[in-house]
Amino acid sequence: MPHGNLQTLSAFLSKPPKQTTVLPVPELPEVEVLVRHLRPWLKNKTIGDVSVYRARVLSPTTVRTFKKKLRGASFRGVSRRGKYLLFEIRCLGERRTQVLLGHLGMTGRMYLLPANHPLPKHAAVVMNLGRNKFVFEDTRYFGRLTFDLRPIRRLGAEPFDEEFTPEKFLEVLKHSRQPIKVRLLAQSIVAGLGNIYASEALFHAKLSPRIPARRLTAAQATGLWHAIRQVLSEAIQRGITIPLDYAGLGSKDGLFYFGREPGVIGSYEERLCVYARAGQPCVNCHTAIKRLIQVGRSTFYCPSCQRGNRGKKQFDAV
DNA sequence: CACCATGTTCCTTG
DNA sequence: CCAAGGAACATGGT
Repeated sequence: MPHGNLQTLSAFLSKPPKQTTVLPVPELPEVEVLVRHLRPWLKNKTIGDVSVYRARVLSPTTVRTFKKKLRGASFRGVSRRGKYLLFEIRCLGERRTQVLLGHLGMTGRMYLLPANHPLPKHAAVVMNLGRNKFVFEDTRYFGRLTFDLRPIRRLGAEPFDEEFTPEKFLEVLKHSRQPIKVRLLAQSIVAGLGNIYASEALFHAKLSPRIPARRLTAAQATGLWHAIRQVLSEAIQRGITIPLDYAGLGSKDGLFYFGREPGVIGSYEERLCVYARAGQPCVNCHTAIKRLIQVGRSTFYCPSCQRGNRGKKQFDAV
């Protein structure tokens, strides 16, 4: 494909791509893997003292209510909805369980530490579980740990839900003229895609991120539906094969930290086809990957592989 | 020092 | 009323 190579070459000559490090911002797969790790560790554990270092992450729940509900409570289960973690809690002296909602924001981490281990700089909430403590750390404090469940009511379909069919997907896409990438990020059609997997899914579906959602054909919607599930399930599959590791200790003594991979296997960046690859050759056609800004967010795509509707307007004329 | 990145909510504008 | 766009949030990296 000489045409593609020429483009790649000129792209490199005009502006060498600056390599941005991909931060492990948690999206659905990362949350899913975290939930699977946490579940056995938290199950049936009883909470002792609770420390809140950053009240903002509980909002609108107050520190007072938060502590009152959690002290003496026990974990019954952990699950996920979109990028949210759902901790099923049984409060002291109560028969019914309650849901504590967690969200990692962009920099949130949840893990266990030995009771006497020093806390990280940005520990937001810590629950004492006896010999261990459950830590919610969040550098930017955009995350949440709250009893306010309203956010999950606004979420769109769960990508692996049986109810989420290509037909349903097409139907909801019809309601918007916003670019498809923007709709995927909004969580209201499909829950769990973030900036990375939204770009990746569109690449695998060979769709321009700029196509208005309602202009996707049934075939295109079905292709995207498959791509979304494929991209997410591959990431989950990969995540669960990574051994637990606590950053800084590198041991597997029951502590863990998710988001960092041991160097042995291909890195986080290496498995992504377009995300943060502006200027690099497309894995299919070797055309330089482009970056565009949509609603203030970066979108990465191959201008050659990812086009608009055939016979209609080209959204990415080369 | 100024600016960028990120996910979500809130506010404004059309 | 809704759709769409932009600011705000907090911090660290360039």
